[in-house]
Amino acid sequence: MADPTNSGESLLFLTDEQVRKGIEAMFFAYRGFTADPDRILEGMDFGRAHHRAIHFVHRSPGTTVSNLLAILGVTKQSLNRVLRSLIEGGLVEARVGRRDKRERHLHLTPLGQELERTLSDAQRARMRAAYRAAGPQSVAGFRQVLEAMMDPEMRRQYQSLKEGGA
Amino acid sequence: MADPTNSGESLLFLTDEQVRKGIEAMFFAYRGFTADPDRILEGMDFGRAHHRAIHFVHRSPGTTVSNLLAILGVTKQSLNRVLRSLIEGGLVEARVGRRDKRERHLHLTPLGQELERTLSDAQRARMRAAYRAAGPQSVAGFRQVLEAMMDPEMRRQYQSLKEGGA
DNA sequence: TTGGAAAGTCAACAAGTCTGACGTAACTTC
DNA sequence: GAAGTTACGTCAGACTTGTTGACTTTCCAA
Repeated sequence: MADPTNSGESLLFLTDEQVRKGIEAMFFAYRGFTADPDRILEGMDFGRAHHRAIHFVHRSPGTTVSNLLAILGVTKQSLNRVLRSLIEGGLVEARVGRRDKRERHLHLTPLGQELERTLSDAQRARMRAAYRAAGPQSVAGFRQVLEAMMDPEMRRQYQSLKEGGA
Repeated sequence: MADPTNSGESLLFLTDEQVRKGIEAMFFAYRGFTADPDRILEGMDFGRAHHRAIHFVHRSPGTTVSNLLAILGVTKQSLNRVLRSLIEGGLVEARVGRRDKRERHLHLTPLGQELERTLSDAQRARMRAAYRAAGPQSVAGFRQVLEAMMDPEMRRQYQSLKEGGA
């Protein structure tokens, strides 16, 4: 049998146990991934759902509610509650569309931008530290595996954000 | 400015935007990661929490409730409800400890093993496909970044499982 | 032997998600 | 301009998962 710690050697020798370790790595890493923003948000009236909304509104200013719905993959009832509290809290502004008045275009207020900054600084710091610890070669592999793991529909969403942000 | 798509070149040139893409990759990939088991579980009386419990009981047969608690990072009351329904459903067996009668040692029943197999087959298939698509070099990088992203405590948990499973 | 700590259980509550149904305004098509 | 569709909001009810608080049983050590 191949050395299980040597998982990069050959795909033909990827045992179930090795794949399982990848699964567990995802589980534990995701906990770390969300830990810092969760800590920051707790105490405020907001949670992880609010963080996600803030993130993608920041990422795509002026995006509509439906578009956000597609990205986040939740129901509109669920998103609506989140959005409402963000608007009431003065973090997000919803502007009625000029071309299509049914649409609401979402923007972060200065206050919202400040919170976004705080949250993403924390999350980026961890991600950056992980990149640094793992080394430059690992970063590309990391992204490639994650991308291959997405559902096609999500990959589309991800990639369209990708280009927009560069 | 460096080419943003060339993220492996030098850590010094990792822009906030590039790190942000890594964050979004985690978000979308985790959705894919949990999609298959969620789909399988839906309709049964179980959810993602049950999947996690089943996974780690399979991984460490005979583990105690407290140990599972530490791995899953939830309160014992929360885990207890999950465990109770798994036991009532005949998927998990809790044996009173021989040395310490306060402890419950957890095992999967044949039925539990069957479900575990179904769930992890689906999840492994996706992970394996992602590995294959990304290539052997990527796999090592993937694992290294994830590992570096964990909280130290979780990394300990992860690593002790790692050795045990080899 | 007694008192504290640890392991686990029961009960009640909160957060976040979902489905389903309905309402309204605005756009589109005929 | 009437009819149908789209975008968004809201109410109601349920489920999953998480929480805190109070409790029992068991172990261990002073």
